[in-house]
Amino acid sequence: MKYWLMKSEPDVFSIDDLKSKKKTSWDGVRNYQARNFMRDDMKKDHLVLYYHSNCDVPGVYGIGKVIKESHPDHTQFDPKSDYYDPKATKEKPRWFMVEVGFVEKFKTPVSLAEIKEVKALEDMLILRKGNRLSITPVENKHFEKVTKLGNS
DNA sequence: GCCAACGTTGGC
DNA sequence: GCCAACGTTGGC
Repeated sequence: MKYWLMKSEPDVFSIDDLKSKKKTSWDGVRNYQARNFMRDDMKKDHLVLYYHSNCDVPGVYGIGKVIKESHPDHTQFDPKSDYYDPKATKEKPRWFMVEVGFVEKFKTPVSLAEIKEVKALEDMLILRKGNRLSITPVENKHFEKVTKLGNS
């Protein structure tokens, strides 16, 4: 079992959106490192810390799960999409996505400020200086700690 | 292959 | 709105 952290802006797609729609295609990722994680490493049933960025209280708001593994991101072929990539072809797609399902919303969100205070979480990748990656792997112990905090 | 210019992310 | 820290682009 592997664990991940995925960022989303609540204005765009929040944990409540995920809860009501049950699942979502993680399209629009246009960063090669994040793409590689989705394309190569994220497998069915891997659990995901659902992180909200660019908002009043950034932090982990719940848990998701990979329900469909890597497949081409359709928005790259759509000239009307913000994520259109003229260099991508159906034969040679450049961007991939996974599908993420809803698992739970935390009773108490685990804010970034709190993550910074908790000793056991001090080496989470999210805390690395200048980390802007929208998808990062999460260690087992970190996942457990965050979910414990979120449900307490 | 280098690197300056530019665009984006995301916390504050 | 500011700005640090990236990643990408494109001329050379």
